[in-house]
Amino acid sequence: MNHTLDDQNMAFISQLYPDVYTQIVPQQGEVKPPKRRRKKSKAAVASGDGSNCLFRKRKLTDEQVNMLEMSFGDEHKLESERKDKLAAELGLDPRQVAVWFQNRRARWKNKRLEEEYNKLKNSHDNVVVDKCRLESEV
DNA sequence: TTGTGTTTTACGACCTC
DNA sequence: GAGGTCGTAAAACACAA
Repeated sequence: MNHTLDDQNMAFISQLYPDVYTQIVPQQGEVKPPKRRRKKSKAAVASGDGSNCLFRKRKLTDEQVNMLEMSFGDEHKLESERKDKLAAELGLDPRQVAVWFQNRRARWKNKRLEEEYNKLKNSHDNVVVDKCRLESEV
């Protein structure tokens, strides 16, 4: 079993982020959630085998998301040093931080495209209205 | 409840530098 | 090779019926 965090890190996180710690460390009698989710392999899909369903997705805490948002606000790109630092601060796997930034950039891009689309649509609508007005004048 | 749509986390494939 | 985008799977969540 390869855990993301060793005991020393756990102790550190438990001090800094009690909420995070309680989320990471399973309660008594609770099944310890897996480090990373499954994605059915093509072979598993083909065979219909669900036995490799070892991973379960876990939502990040509000605090973790806030910190990530602040960091994203500073800089959209993520150098490895910054990634490792953030991961250590938040008690996350650096891979999770990288994935979060990837997804965040994708959402940011979608939002920006939507805004551009709305701008273009508005100016197009205005042109159409103008055209109609001019035609009626003529 | 539960069926359904949306959001969030995670990954594989491919690309760029 | 590390880190990017893109497309998508699947868990988590919201909420009407």
